[in-house]
Amino acid sequence: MNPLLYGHNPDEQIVGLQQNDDQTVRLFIRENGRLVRKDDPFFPFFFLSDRTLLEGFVQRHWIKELEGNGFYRFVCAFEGWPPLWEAVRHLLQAHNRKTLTKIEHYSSLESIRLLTDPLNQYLLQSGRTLFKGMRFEDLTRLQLDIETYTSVPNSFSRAARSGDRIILISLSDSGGWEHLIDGTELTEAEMLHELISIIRERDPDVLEGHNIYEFDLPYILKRCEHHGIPLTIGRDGSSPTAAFQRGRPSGIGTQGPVTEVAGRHVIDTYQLVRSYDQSKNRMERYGLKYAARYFGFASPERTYVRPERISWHWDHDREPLRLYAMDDVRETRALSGHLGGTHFYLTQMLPMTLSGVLRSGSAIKIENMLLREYLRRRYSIPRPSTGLQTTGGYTDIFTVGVLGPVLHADIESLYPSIMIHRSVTPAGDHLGIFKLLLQELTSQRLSAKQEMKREADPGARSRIDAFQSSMKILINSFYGYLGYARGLFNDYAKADVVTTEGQKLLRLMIDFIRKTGSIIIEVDTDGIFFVPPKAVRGEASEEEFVRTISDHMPEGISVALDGRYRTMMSYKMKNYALLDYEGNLTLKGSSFTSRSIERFGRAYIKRCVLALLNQDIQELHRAYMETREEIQGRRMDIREFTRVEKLGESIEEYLAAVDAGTRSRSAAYEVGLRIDRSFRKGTRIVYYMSGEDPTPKGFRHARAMADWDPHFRDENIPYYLRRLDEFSEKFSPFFSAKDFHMLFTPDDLFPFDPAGIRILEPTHLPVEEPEDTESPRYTGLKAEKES
DNA sequence: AGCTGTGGCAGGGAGG
DNA sequence: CCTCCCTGCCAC
Repeated sequence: MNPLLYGHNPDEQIVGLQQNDDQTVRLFIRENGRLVRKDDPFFPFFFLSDRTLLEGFVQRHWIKELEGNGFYRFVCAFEGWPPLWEAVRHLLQAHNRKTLTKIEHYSSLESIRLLTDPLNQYLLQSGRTLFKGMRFEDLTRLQLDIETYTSVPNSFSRAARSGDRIILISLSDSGGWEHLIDGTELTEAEMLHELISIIRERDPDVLEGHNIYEFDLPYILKRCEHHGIPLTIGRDGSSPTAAFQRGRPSGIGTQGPVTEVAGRHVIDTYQLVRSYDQSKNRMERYGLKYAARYFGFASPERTYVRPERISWHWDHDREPLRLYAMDDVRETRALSGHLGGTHFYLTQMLPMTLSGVLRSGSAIKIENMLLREYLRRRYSIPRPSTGLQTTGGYTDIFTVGVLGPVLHADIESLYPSIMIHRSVTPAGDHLGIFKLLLQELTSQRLSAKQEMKREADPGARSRIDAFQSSMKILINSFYGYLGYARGLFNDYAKADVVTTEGQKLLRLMIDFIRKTGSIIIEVDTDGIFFVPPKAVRGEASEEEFVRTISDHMPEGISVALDGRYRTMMSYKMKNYALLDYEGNLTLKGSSFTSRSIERFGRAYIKRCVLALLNQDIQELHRAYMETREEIQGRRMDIREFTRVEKLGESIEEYLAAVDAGTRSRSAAYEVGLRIDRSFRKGTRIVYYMSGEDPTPKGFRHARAMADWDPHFRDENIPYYLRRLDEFSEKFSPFFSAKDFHMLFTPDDLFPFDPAGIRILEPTHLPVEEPEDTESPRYTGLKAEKES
């Protein structure tokens, strides 16, 4: 094991951590199947740029001057958190700041680098990592789900409402054990006591549940409070505590407090699912039932009970409810088993807890690895630089139309390859850790992939796959870290070096492919879609052709065949459709797949694209006519019309921006204001357009889906017909004006006749000469990034 | 307070 | 009508 990744003490299998007090941390270590406890001294610390700032401050603390010439040249260690906060207050005065309202604000002082999460800080300084040498299966994971009863018909159950209570608690664990605590024979207080004793007895390392952060644990906590029962499920017998949720401000994370249980890890599979989908954006919802079906875990015999029917079932027919509750935990177990592996294996090498790994982004992970090594070598660290990144990937489109056969060739691991082969490393990284890490992770990933090829056992294969894909996530984030404004080791100039080198390589590849007589369709960052020359047909020949391309690339850069397609529809940059040889359709780009397109629009576009790729003219017109009639006849479900938008700003920010005139009113926020004036950042708003104006002012005519009344339908038919025409407009580049009009206009006296309607030949767009590369092109005013 | 990057398209509001 | 500006979402 490389200490750079795994820290010291190679044999230690730590499965849990708990902060005892301000000065010690307790470790839970697996030794020959037994759980051993060990207490370790703990010194809270921060980095400081100038030690004179602490002069005159009398408290027992250690200031160590670090080697090197970075900005944070001192590390100050304290006997506990109170003296650390004392020192922070002292520094605050040195900066002439008086307000002490929010301690976290202090981390923004430029002279001090503060890390506020105690357990992660402990891992950073100790060089320890969790779960070392373990397999994901070695953890004991306990799944938990509660069903609750509401005294108010057709409403959600609330823990605080009298009469509402827990009626079932279903439990399972990763070993296959299953159990139901049934409220039929037990009072709620007895149920809670049984839950506590079961958790203590089975002593799981991980507590799992779907939406457990937002619902199950808070609800259980509330009910425990009500009965005066301490929820002593921590490994030290303590109750859960609230920690702060880390997440992106744009709202992938909820902002509420997260529950932490001493010595264990609490994992919300809802978060697992959401973070899985974040890079893919394939899922419609993140609910348990949908996710289970999406991943293929839902058993065909699974019992479904609609949430609003739970209380009815409890009163009249309990057996389905019991089955339903057990199916819930089984699906939760399947989800976490499937998605938890990558995070588990990352935790083995990062100085972070499992929930820390889950909650943080990849830049933080890279920074923590760098920090740990700098701390271990007693070397000072730089401060984030301010500046401007000016370049990104090269994107261009050369051909619009329907054509094939099409190949997609891409440069493998473009940015990591450039960073390794051209030794692009941040200027502040005097010790060269960035490159060492990148190389180590890359070589571990490659050997894992080799091992996977040899492995026959499916269980072992998926384990290795989880391991190598967690490496991939980290490796691909190294480039992003260079341009990360808050990164201690960021370097905008080097980020530009990576992207401009990437652009050069892509142009080199374009030139070569063009010279072979191929038709280049579109390129994006590291890949090219093209029609190969006539002589290249069939998979073997295509593979060979791509090998030739790869051979013509510089040392260390290799090109692979990423996909082969029967037909491609090229529409705009980053917007295209592919039909493979099995008949599978892939739609890419915000013009076709965006969530901001109503569901009926997405279905319509998909149907039309498929018809176009299959050259089915009649079907194109049929799709138009049928959709049109369904809208006009008010036969569509309201969900076909709703738009879901995520609110990126809080209510205060939005209103302030509107007042200041820097942003205009928008439908989603106005609907949000109407239904709930206290919406949080990241809230999803579901709304539709009402009225009869084909061009309504969205912010005035938008209505929340919750206000929809199926008996008095008021969806704006002229507006949605206009939307239909806007979607149809996407197909205009592929037809003559006359043909297009015939296709996407309702039949008049004469029936529609597909004969004579032709898909246009592809259009080859003029190749733009590269502009003067000496002077970088600025596309407007771009603010300098500051930490 | 919490946060990987740039590039491109769509849609809506505001103002000409 | 158009253009400008913005936000949201998507590709990589």
